[in-house]
Amino acid sequence: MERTTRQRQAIREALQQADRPLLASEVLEQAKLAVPSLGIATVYRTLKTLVAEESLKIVALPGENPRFEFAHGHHHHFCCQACKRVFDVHACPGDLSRLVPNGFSIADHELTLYGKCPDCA
Amino acid sequence: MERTTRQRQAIREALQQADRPLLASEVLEQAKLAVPSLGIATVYRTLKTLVAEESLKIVALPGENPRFEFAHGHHHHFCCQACKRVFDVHACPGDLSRLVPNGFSIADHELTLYGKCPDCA
DNA sequence: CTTATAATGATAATTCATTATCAATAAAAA
DNA sequence: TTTTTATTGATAATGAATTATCATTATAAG
Repeated sequence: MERTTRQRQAIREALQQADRPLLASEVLEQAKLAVPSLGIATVYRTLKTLVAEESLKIVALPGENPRFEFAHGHHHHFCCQACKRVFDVHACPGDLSRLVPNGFSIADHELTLYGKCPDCA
Repeated sequence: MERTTRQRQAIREALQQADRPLLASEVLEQAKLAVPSLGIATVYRTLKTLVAEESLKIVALPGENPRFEFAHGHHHHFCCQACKRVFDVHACPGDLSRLVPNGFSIADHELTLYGKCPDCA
């Protein structure tokens, strides 16, 4: 009912070694380095399973396809406007309740920073 | 080459009176109150024109269809987890350069707050 | 090793928002 | 009012990501 395959290992490792959220296409590209025959269907199947078991989180940036990363603590994202890669940002602006009018209660927030990454600066 | 129609007026007014970003479907729904025969094709056509002339801005929240609002100054958004409506937040956390490692430069940011709006609290 | 069957991969099918089509309608110039 | 043609609306078509299909392959139990 659940077998360990080279494909699944390659997909897991692609995500773990990236340490940034990856598009399905990026996962395919990376994992293909280990298993060249890998197909996109298997990538989607595996991502779906990992999301269902809550091992992966979906990072959905405005206007872009979903990215995937292994779940870890609260953090934000930096999107490089040049290379379009998305990096994790482990700092957080903290309490933002001061920003909203009375009557609104804040349960969570998402922050996306845009600019140039070190490689593209 | 450019005619004033009841449909376009209704679409503009729906967006102006909402004072929050609306989905294409919400624009249709609202504008239909003024012009019941209004079709979705006209909504998309008009939105496209208004975006092209930079009267409207697209608000793209993670994992959701684009919303539209008349362009105005830098601001953020609050998404009610209950009613799913999106509200404008006119305050801003300000400089966030302290959040990123050296080498990253921030040009812009987007912040989305999640919680309950006054109607749903 | 053999067997049962879960998993794979090529690709067809699906989904769904958005766009194109085109006959009918209506704005605004004459 | 009449005429010209931009606009509309019903709906067919499109596009792109994701999912289903199914014959083939390969894991791992026996």
